[in-house]
Amino acid sequence: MVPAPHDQHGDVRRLVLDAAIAIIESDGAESLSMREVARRAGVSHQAPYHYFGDRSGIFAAISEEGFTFLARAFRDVDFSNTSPAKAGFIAYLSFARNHVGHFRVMFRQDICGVTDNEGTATAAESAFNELLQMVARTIGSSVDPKAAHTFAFTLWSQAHGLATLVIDGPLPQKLLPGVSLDDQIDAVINLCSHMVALEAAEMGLVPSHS
Amino acid sequence: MVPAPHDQHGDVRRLVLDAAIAIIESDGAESLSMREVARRAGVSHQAPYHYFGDRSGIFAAISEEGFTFLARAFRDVDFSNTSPAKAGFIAYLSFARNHVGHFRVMFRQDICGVTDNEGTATAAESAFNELLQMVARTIGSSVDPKAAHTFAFTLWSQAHGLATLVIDGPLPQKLLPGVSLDDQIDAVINLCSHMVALEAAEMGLVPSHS
DNA sequence: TCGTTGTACTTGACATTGTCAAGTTGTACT
DNA sequence: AGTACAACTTGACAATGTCAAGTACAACGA
Repeated sequence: MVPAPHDQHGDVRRLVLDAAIAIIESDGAESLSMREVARRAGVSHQAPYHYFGDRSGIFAAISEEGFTFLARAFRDVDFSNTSPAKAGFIAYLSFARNHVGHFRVMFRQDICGVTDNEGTATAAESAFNELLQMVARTIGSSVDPKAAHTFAFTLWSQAHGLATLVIDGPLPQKLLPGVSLDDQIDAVINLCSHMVALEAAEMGLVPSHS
Repeated sequence: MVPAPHDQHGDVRRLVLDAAIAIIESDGAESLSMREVARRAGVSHQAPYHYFGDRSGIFAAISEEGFTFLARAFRDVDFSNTSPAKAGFIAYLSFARNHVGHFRVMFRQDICGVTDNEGTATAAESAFNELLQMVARTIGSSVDPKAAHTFAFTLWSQAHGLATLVIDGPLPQKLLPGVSLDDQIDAVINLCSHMVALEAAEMGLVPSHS
């Protein structure tokens, strides 16, 4: 094949990345093959290597982008209408469901070590910091960092568990008849948020209640 | 190679399965290669195919075993010392951490459809039923099934999210200095259990409290 | 005892994969 | 004009998943 004249000013990197994300979204991360990515991006089988080094490099890049998106999603949450916790759950779930390709990769350090890639690490760091800020909104910023961390891990676990069970897990197949997936997700989020609110209230940290 | 006389009465299937689990445990599911499995089990590269059909067949078998173990772990929980919810969290986490190889596969229907394999489906079903029983212990069995289901999904999400973040996720790298992973897991479990207890109490379903 | 059938494997072959090595093309700067 | 470098390319190779076709042995009916 003749080396194609740069598709719109050489954003081959972007083409490759999008092809990879699309494959992961439809077939899962395991079935991502470098050659298929190249084929879909319309480049030679070695072009992806030029930009990403190897297979795990492409995962790291997707992961980095995912954490960047997630941090922004957290930052852009509108807290005016709901509790911070509920808003956070909704943001996490909609991020996961709208960026399945990214989500499937971000939390898998078996295939792309967060530690390996510097950019990925800092992106993950900033997403985690946004999470901590959200926690501060929920339980106040005066509690000691240990408790805040535990609270953050807990919220994260709740949201993350729900998201993974929905996306890759068997949850959609365990629905009661007559209950849609969206309804069920909403119900779980409401219950989680309510439990968090009860906890925060008991900690005496909710101004509108004491 | 001469066809070896049956290693102790031909449990080659077991050898293959254990080799596969060991590989998944140490290197993750993606890096499981049928030929490496065969090599470790000391059989030809086609023997695994005889028992499991193909790569996803081996994942399905591991998944089935995992759900069977999980159901048993739920069934064997000792509820005498702690709340049902906390006991359940502890059981789930210790199952996940003690059977990483199984856990990494069970909830990934992208690599082994729970629906594809009949045995896997029924094993998963029975584990889910045990979970529902645990829910009944927590919030009583008189609430309507819809609410019970939502409660089950919520507990499952909490436990599952924590487990995945611990095993494959970046949680262990986000620990505060001076806090061990085990301590942090305990703290999250305690917080979750407490929140669940508050919720149950508010629902007016805890006898020892009203 | 002989043939058949079935299971539990085996070796052989092939297309596809990840990745190394070595071009080739164009652009930028000296 | 010459040099350097980025952005690709084609070519090769070992390893992989899987199909196809054996081979050994045990069980069973004639």
